[in-house]
Amino acid sequence: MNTPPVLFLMGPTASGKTELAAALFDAFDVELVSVDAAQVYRGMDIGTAKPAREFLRRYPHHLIDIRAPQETYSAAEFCADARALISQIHSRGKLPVLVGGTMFYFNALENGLSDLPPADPAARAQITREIETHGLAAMHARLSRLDAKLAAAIAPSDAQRIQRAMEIHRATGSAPSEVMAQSAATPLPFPLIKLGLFTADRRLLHARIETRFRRMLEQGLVDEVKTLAAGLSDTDADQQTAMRTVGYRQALGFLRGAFGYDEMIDQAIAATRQLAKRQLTWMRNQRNLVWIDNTEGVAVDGVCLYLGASAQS
RNA sequence: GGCCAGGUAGCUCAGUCGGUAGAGCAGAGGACUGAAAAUCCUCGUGUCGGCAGUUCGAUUCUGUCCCUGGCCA
Repeated sequence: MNTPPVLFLMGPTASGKTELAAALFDAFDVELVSVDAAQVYRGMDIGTAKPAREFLRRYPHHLIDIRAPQETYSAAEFCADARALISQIHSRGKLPVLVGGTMFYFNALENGLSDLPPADPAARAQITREIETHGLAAMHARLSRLDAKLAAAIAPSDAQRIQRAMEIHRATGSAPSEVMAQSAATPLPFPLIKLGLFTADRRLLHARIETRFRRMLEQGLVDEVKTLAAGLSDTDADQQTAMRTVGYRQALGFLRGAFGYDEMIDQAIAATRQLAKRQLTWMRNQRNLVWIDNTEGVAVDGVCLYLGASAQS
């Protein structure tokens, strides 16, 4: 009669999520599901801080290495995949632990997404061309005429959201906000336990980010990106999502001569800090998030005690 | 040691024909419905190198000292 729970384990990049997930795997009967938009890509290992192969053999994660770098993945695909996995894991009598740092995926999974048309590369290319000829302001003005409500919520400078709104309109023939209103999102029908890793002093996280990026360079990040770029056309590299990833984008810029080595390092570290900040903004908006300070390492015993207690009740 | 160019926000620099100053980057906060490690919004007081002089008033002009870089010895 009790609906089985789902555990969310979230945290900014470099906050120690993987270690805690492993500890939970050892302590409880769980399966791990990665919530990471970058680790879905095969061949993107060093720069995404993907756990090593041996580690993954011992601590298997669903939804890692499920896409080629030329391919796209999306929040909607993640929701479908994750919901299917949660059912399977529950049917095996285990606790699904969703661990990662892609907060938009967590949010989409918890609250659901409206039934909207998927991305359409041809439509996007067409809209991009129209923006290039007529300008972004004109496109935003056009959206205002089609959907005043949505246009008011999108900054006139936000090309990506304007494009998505126009894409929905082209596919449905209706105002996007109407389509959303008519297909209400369905929240995840399980009780959630939400753990959030953080460091009380942000400077510590910044230091960890810098150390980790320099270690990625030692491990051969630039070569990894060189190999990836060799397998992609320039169009792919510029337009597909994989190469927009923090670290990869800067390394690619370095390989193309856009800036020097030291500048790449500074930019990549800064981009990682900015990513962590955005992740923390999402986390502050979470309801019922249990914050776990990882300043001196995670108090794993305490977390297990807490989880044991909440499993009882 | 001499000459030249600099010393202005955490960094790179602009500027003030004398009325105490502003960009980019960094940083902080925020938004977020199929690209989300994406995309976008908001936020700028700092002995204008130190001291002295001129002036109603100096970051700005003058002198001097200190520091940095370059050239010459």
